[in-house]
Amino acid sequence: MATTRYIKPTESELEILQVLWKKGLATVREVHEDLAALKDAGYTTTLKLMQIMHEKGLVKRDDSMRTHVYQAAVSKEKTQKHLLGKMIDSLFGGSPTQLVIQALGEHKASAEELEKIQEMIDSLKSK
Amino acid sequence: MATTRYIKPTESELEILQVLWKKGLATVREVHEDLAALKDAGYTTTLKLMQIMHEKGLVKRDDSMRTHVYQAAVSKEKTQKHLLGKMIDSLFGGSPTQLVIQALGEHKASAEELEKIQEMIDSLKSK
DNA sequence: TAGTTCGTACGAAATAAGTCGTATATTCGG
DNA sequence: CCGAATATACGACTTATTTCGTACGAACTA
Repeated sequence: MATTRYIKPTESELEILQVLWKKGLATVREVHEDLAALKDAGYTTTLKLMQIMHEKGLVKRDDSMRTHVYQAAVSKEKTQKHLLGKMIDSLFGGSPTQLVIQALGEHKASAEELEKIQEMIDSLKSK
Repeated sequence: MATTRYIKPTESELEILQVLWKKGLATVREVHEDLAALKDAGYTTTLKLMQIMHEKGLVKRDDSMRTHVYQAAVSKEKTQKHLLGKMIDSLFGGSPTQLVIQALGEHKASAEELEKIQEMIDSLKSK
């Protein structure tokens, strides 16, 4: 079985993945327009990045039309899991709890959100 | 008041900061030995990195002796906060809650740790 | 004191990431 | 059909990061 090793997306690639995760399917133009809200890079820059992502296997594309249609080839959850794990190791001494506490302390969550987390904890405790 | 803008440490710089946060004070040699457990780079590589970090203001050093003594110039907490914020934005659509839920789901925490988080939530709720 | 070891400084090569110009092909509007 | 708009491909340039060789002085040792 071929072992597909994890490819860490770069900063810019992550921005593009965000858009693709949101849209599902998208053309370069669509991704680019979306990105324009954040940063201002030329169209061909976005195009190039997406081509490279394709080579790396980060995105899939349908190039049967003149205008290619892209979609993410890596799942949001897997990617979050990987990068989170990396951060926990490299910055929180391997303790997810420390990270959670920092996150809750520094970035305020709404009452409903706290409720969700509460439920999560309750369910973990009961195990 | 001089506004010192945040300097994002690179991957390698983070490894060095880890060591400095742990040791408090350390020479290049000491940092290098510690790092050797993780990766194998030459001594001068570590030296160079630490010199660059000094220029950037990421570390302070006492160079009154022949062998310079370094220490971190940025706090672990501030650094965690910044990088966490960045990750929340770039990977969790700006929702710290999503990050917390992922973190709790994927990386198991002990009962005591859950308790700590519980307290954190209670205190946030009461506000 | 001569040679080896250990320290900093620093230039420069090797990679990686991001940016964009330009070539060229396809499609669309009139 | 013709020109404008829109698409991909791709090479080249820039900047950031990492790596290391080499120079050279200080300190230690036989």
